[in-house]
Amino acid sequence: MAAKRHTEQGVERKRQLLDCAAELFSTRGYADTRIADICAAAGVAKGLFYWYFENKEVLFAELVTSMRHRLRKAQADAMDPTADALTRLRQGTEASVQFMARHAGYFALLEVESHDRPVLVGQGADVHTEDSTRLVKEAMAEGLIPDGRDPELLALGVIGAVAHFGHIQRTGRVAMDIDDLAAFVGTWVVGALTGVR
Amino acid sequence: MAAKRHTEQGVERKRQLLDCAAELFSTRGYADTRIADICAAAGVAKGLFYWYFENKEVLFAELVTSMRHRLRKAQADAMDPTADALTRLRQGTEASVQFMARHAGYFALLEVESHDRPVLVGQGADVHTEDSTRLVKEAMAEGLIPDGRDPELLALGVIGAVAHFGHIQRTGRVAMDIDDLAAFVGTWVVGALTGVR
Amino acid sequence: MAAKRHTEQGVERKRQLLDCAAELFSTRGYADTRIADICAAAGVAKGLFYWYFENKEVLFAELVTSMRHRLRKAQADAMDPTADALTRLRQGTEASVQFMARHAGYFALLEVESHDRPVLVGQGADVHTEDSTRLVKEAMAEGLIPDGRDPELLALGVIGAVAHFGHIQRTGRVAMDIDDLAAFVGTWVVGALTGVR
Amino acid sequence: MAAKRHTEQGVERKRQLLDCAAELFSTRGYADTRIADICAAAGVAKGLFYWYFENKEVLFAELVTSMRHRLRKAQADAMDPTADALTRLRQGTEASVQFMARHAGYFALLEVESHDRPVLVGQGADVHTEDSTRLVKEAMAEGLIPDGRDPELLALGVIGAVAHFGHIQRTGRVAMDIDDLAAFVGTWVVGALTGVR
DNA sequence: TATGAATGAGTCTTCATTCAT
DNA sequence: AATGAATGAAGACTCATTCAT
Repeated sequence: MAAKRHTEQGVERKRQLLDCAAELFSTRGYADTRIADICAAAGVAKGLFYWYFENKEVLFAELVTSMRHRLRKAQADAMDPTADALTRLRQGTEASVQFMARHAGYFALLEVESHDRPVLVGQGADVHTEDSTRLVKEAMAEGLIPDGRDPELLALGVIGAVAHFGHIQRTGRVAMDIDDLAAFVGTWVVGALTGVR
Repeated sequence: MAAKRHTEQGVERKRQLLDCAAELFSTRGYADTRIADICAAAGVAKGLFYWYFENKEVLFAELVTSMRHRLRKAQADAMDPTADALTRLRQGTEASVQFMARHAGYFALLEVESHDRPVLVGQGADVHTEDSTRLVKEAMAEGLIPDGRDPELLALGVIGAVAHFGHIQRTGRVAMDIDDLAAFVGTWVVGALTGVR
Repeated sequence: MAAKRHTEQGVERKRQLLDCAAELFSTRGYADTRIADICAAAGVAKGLFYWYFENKEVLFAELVTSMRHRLRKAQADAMDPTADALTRLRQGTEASVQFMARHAGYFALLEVESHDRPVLVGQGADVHTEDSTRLVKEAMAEGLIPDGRDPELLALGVIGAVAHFGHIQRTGRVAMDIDDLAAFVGTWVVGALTGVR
Repeated sequence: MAAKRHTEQGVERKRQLLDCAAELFSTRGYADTRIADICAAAGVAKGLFYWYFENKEVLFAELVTSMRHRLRKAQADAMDPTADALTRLRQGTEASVQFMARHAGYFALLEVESHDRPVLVGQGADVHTEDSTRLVKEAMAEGLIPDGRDPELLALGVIGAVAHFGHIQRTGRVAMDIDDLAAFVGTWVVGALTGVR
């Protein structure tokens, strides 16, 4: 637990391992990525891995955590604090899609293994859900989203849509400019939130 | 390659292994399910597994395929052939959510492995995409969905939404009657498809 | 042990298994030939194997024995009883080479696994050695082969040469008419037996 | 592919495994030697085997190759460069018999597997054949071996004789001083090469 | 820090053999 | 006679993790 002190070079080496791991995890999945692979990719001996990480799981956790922080930051930065809630939802959504596209490797991670590691992956996700739920409620209060549906469920829908389209983009199943896709998803989400027939 | 000839008893035993595997896979994931576990669950010797399947992967493939067929059937059955395309999309969506709830185990499975085994899981998914894309196009032609967006991308969005809410339901993050959820998803999807602001 | 009574069809079936086994053994070796392979080649179910043979080893033994009998017969037939011993040695040698060429598959068997199954393979070989040793002694007595060398060792040399050239022929390392090869080996052996410098 | 870097200790350990394997292979045969046995004999854990070898087959190949080099060296050392070709053939033959006696274990090995793994065992053998063929041709040119027979076939005969008598010696079927046996084989081979009647 | 060596529990897979029908 | 099903002991191979240097 006690965060190790690393020299400058050590920090660099650790980052290197993290990056290689992210790349490999997102390419072949957690289970199919061996520690030996990670080390080989980083060009270091297998034993060194354990100098920087307690074990595989811990490395994975670090990866997930760091990515989540960055995503949240990206979302916050994209939202115009003076805009209405629905607009901010759309802005956050678009920012997320772009962020996911930009960090494709990192993001695949979230999808990967979310089943096997529910606590780890789930716990941070709650923060997201709360963020979004708050915005949905606000938008409802402002009358921008019709009442009657569960705000949390709607928020989950938003998050899911972002993740899904991010996945599609990542796996290359759609050849579309990233800005266009972001706009598309924004529209999709807003439509889903508002369009009750 | 040459499909083995199985007696009635053999077919039964195979089904049994398939079922046990599905149960275990969905409970603890593909990687954490040992062939020995599957056999133990079925109450047969380890070696017998290989009488019916080349290996774990092949068993998994059979599982995926069979499930896909059933889902498609459920969707088709739920659609009123005389209704308009958008309605049919909504019906198919609702039926899918319900089907997924009913076969939660099977679907958790798909989800878990969709990353590690993209080819396997993805290949048959195209059929679904095509089905939906066709309906979206029809609905566009009928003027029920505004023009201008890529029908296939919209179809992928529908499928994603179904999968995502199915996942939410499965993981118990929402305490809602399944019929209500299905209706919710139907509405969500229709909103997303039609509500362009 | 008690030889089973087989119907006419049964005898045929057994022969069939024997033949397939011989072919497979000589192609891929004893260890790499599975009972399942033999049955598949014969087009029967695996279980049937044990109706005809106690086990793999017994089948192998039957094969070896039958082949040895036939070889001995071929040698005897080739020898002119009125000829001198050296001539008969040459005749036997030539007949052996031809026999081995004709029954390539069977013969590979002898080489195969002679290490793992020394008793089985060795015991019959002694008969051969005795046959040949007798002839060598006779030839020595007749003054056709110089004295001074161990007759049994010479006999073993003859047998070895036959086996070796048979092997070469079988493995296709020499493109030569079989009669020519037989003559070559006959000459080779006679030279080795007589030519002391 | 990329040959692993080994420390001095590592090289030593590898050699140790190689030696243990050779011993076991020649005692009980390739198929009946388990990797676990090899490791047990070397007093190391099972897993370590795979640090040094990809698998059993590769270890075997290394064994074969190294042995072949040594044999060739022994032959070359035994030949008097000023002697005529036939003499050199005889010298090489005698050296081979002695070498094989000295490394009986290694050679039993070769023999056992020459059938199951013809490619592996056979491929390097060509070098030997070429060596001998060259000498035979030379001897023919010098008029020491009568013309008319295929030099390569004769060379193969020489090699076969050496192998065969080596085998006999190894299996203890002849109680003879090794020097005497070597001389015997030398004579046998020279007789076979020269004595055309 | 860094390396290469070493461990060993865990899994898959094979296959001769037996069984029920 | 014949089949397909079933068994289970082996054995190969993997890989996270630890160790000595």
